[in-house]
Amino acid sequence: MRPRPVTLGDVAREAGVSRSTASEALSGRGRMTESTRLAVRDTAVRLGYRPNALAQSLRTGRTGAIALHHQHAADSFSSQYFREFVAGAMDVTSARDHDLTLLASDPTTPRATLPRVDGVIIADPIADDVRALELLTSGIPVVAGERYPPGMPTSPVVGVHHEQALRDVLDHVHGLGVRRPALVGPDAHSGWGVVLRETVDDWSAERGLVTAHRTIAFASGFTTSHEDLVGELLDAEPGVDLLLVPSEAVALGAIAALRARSSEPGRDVLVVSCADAQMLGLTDPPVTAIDLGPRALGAACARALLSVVEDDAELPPLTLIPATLSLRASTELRASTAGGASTELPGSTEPRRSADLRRDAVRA
Amino acid sequence: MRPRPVTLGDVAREAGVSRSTASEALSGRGRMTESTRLAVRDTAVRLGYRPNALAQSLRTGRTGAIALHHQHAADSFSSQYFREFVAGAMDVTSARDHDLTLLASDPTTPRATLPRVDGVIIADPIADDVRALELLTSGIPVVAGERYPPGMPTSPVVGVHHEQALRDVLDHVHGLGVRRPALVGPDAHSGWGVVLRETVDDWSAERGLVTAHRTIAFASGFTTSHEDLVGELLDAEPGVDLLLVPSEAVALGAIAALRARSSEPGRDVLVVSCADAQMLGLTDPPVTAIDLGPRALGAACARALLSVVEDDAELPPLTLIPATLSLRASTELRASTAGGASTELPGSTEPRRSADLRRDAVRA
DNA sequence: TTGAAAGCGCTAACAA
DNA sequence: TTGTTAGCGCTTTCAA
Repeated sequence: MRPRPVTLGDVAREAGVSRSTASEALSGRGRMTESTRLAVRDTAVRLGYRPNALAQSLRTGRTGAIALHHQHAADSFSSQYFREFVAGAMDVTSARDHDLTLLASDPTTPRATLPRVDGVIIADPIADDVRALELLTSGIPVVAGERYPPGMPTSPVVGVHHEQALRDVLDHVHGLGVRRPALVGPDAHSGWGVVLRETVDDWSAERGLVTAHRTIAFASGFTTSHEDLVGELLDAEPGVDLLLVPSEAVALGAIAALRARSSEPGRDVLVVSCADAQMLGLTDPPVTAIDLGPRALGAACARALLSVVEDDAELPPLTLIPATLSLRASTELRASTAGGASTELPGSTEPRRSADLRRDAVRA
Repeated sequence: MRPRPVTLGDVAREAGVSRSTASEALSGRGRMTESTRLAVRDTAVRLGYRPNALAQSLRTGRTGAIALHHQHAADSFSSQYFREFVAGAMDVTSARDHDLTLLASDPTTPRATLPRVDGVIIADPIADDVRALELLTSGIPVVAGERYPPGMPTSPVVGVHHEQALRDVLDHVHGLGVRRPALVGPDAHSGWGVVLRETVDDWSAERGLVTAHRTIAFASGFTTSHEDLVGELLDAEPGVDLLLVPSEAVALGAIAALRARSSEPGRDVLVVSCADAQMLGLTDPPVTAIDLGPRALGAACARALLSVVEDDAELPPLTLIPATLSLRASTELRASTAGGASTELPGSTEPRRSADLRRDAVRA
C-alpha cells in the first residue's frame, strides 16, 4: 500500500490559493506577488509535492521523451550494432534532457496504442514489421535509422552512405586485381540489402564486370549453413575473387569455406564485410570491413528527431552520414603478390589500417 | 501541421454511441450486443483510431513501462558494463511487453517531476546523485542494481555476490603464495567499493595478513595517473605481491607500473581486476578478472521490479546473484614458478580459463 | 444493454 | 494579482 501522492490540489488547498495560482507559482509563469509565490513554493516543498508528468504531458501535449523502435530489439540487443546505436541516441537525448524509451517490439502482435513520446526513431526498418507500420501511421514524427525497404510507408531517413564506402572498397580491391566480385547480401527486407546490391551491380556494370549474388536472411546466427552457402557459391562460380559478406558470422563462414577448398582468404580470394565488428580484427586473417558507425548514426537520428519535435524543423527525405573503412589482412595479403597495385585509397572515406587494431580493442 | 489525432469521442460519435460504450466495446469489457461491439470496432478501424496511452495511463495509473536511471548514463553509456546491463533489462521488459525508459540523468540538476513509469531501476547508485534521491523519495517502486553506498536512502537491492567471487580469487592466489595483497579500490561513493574493501579486509584478517589500500575515484578514464597511483603504492609497500584493481584502465596502469620497476606482472606480482572487460583478455599479460555478469544483473533487476509493479510482490532487501571468474595469465604465470600450488578453485563460482578467451572474443 | 457524469492531475483562457 | 472554468483523452461507477 503506497501512500497517495501529493497533488497540485493539495498544495493549493494547503497554501490557501487556487490550483491555477499554485501551478503558475511553481512553474514561474504568470505575474504575482513574490510573497504568494514563495508561500506556494514553500508548502510544495513541505508537502513533498512532485508534479505528475503524465498529467502534465496530457495537458501540454509534450512529453520530453522520444522512443526507439527496433524490430529485433529483444534478441538482437545483443548485437554490437544496436547497442552502439542506442548509445549514440542516448548521448544526444541525455544532453538535451530528454528520456529515451526503448519500445517493446514484438514484431507479430500489434500494440495499437500510440506511445507516450514526442517522436520515434525506427532503427533499421524491416518490411512486414507490424509495430513499425503502426508507428508510421500513427501521426507522430518518425525518423528512420537506415533506409526503408521497398513497399513500406516512409518517413525522413538518416542513413549511412553505403554507396560511397562500398565503392571505395571496391575500387581498392579492383586495384589489387579483383575482377569477379560476389555479394552474399542481406535480402530485400532491409533497405541496406537493397542499397548494397544496387551499388555493387552498378559498380560492376560500369567496368563491364559481372557480380555473382547470393541472398541470406538478415541477422541469422552462427550456423554452418553460412559456410555451406558460401561454399555452394564458390563451387558454382569458380572465378570469384572477392567475397562481400554482410556480417562477421558470414565472414567466418566464408573463411572456412575458402580454406576447405584450399583457397587462401586474403590472397586467392579477398573477403570484405559490409559491417564491421570488433571480432573481425581478431579472426585469421583479420577481415577488412566497412565500419558503419552505429553510434554516430544513433546520435544523428536523435538529433534529427529532436529538431522536428522541438523546433518544428522540416527534414529532408534522406540524410547520409559517412562510413569508414577498416582495411585488414583479408584484402592486404594480396597486395604483395598481386604486384603493381596501389594501396592508396581514393574517395573521401578515411581508411584505417591494421595498425589501429590494438587501439580498437582498447577503446572497446 | 500534423492532423488532430482521432479520439475515442470521434469514434463514439461516428458509431452513434456514447464514449463509455465505445471504450468498453474496444477493450472487450462490459456486456453488450455483438452488433454494437462490432460496429464500434469497425468504425474505430475505419477512422484509424489509436488510444492515447498518456490518457489511458493517467486514468488507470499504469503505464506499462519501467525506467532505468544511471548516474553517468550520458558519458558512461560507453561503458561495456552499462550497455550489458541495459541489454539484460531489455531482455526481460521486452519479453513482458513493457517499454524501458532510459532516464536523462544530469546528476546536478533536479528534475522534480516523477517519471511516467510504473517503477525505476537505479543502476549502480552513487552517493550525492540528486536524481537518484528524487526517485527514492518519489514513492514509486525502486529496485537498485548493486548495493547503496552508506548514507543514502535505500530500496530493495539486486546485486552481485562480490564477496564470494573475491574470496574465491583470493583463496586461489593464496594457494599461489600471495601473502601481501593490495587493493586499489573505488571510493565509498559506490556500494561496490565498500563491499570490496570489507571483503578483502575480512579475508586478510582471517589469515593474519594485512592489506594495503589505495582509493581511486570511480570511473575515471585512461590516465597516466593510474600508473602513478599504483607506482606510489608499490614504492611505499615493497612487499605487495597482489594488486586488486577496479577496472581495465587501472589494470593497465598496474602493468605499466610493475614493468617500470622491473617486476613482471603475473609472476612477481599478480594482478586481478574486480570487473571483467573484453580487453583484459587482450592485454600482455591477459588479466584475471571477476566477470560481474552485468547482463544477468540487468535482467534480474527488471524481473524483480516487474514482480512488484505487476504482482505486488514484496522484495527482500538484498538479492545476490553470482559472479564468475575468468582466470588469465596475470595470476597463472606464477603457477609454474611457485610450485605446489593448486589451480583448482574452491567455492561455487565457475572458473573459466584462458582457453575460453577466443570464444569470448567471438561472442562479443 | 447503454448513457450520463465524474474525475485522473494538470494547464491555460478568461474574468474578476 | 488571483480565482473560476474548461478541458487534455480516457475509464469507471452508477442510473436508466
